[in-house]
Amino acid sequence: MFSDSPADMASHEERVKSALVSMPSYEEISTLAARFKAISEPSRLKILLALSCGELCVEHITQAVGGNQSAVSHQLKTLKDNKIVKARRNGKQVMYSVSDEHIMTMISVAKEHLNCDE
Amino acid sequence: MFSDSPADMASHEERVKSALVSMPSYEEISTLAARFKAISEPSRLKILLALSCGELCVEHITQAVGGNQSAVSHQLKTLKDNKIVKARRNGKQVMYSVSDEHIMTMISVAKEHLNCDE
DNA sequence: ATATCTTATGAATTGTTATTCATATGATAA
DNA sequence: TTATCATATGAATAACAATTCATAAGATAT
Repeated sequence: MFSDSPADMASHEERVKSALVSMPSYEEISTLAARFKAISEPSRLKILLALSCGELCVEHITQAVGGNQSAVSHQLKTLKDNKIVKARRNGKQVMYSVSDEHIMTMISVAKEHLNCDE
Repeated sequence: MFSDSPADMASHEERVKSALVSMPSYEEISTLAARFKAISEPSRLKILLALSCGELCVEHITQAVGGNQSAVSHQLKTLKDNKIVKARRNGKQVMYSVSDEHIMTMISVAKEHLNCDE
């Protein structure tokens, strides 16, 4: 007999209940997931990493990540729609930057997590 | 004339350079992206949110997120392969839990980011 | 050993998403 | 206005990933 005692099983049920009551709404989960998805493609993550060094225009982002203008523009749109980056126009150019400190924190925490293993 | 001065353009070039030199390797970017991808599907994110309340066995996870056992098992594999969750066997059951504090931090920062807008 | 409970996996189908190409839009300068 | 530079977008194809179903494997009890 190696499994949990009846008392432990009861606490498991409690945890199922607390997981159920504290579960965010369908909408919140969808939005969160979409935002993680936005930074889950290497091409877009690379853009985000480039922008974590400072504001850049589309052409410079394209240089920094390597690729073509159209692809980068599509990728930036995804990042912007998901509030990962923000944009401001400056003459003919559009300058992109990381949306806020939360995103910066996520990047650095993710990098730390990377160092923990391997 | 509304665009940046020549001096500003020079600093832009500097930022391209610093983005290029500080850019993580292809492998690091791939790993990071894969980890974000693991938590970027609503079904898997939901599992992670459930586990953020405490360790659960597969059956209870299945109850907490709604779905079928096979799907949940596949989803758990993806999460585990990407070090988002960890597993330990307890008799017939396998108990899953959030891999470490980095992941917990990421979840809470992402939730905060959600509160900032909308 | 056999039965039962719990979890994991392979293969196929279905559904999604990324990238490309061509072109459109926005901004400035001449 | 027209030309040019910078960025964005629509549509299509091509690459990828999620879910399902059937079944296998691991663990314990009888």
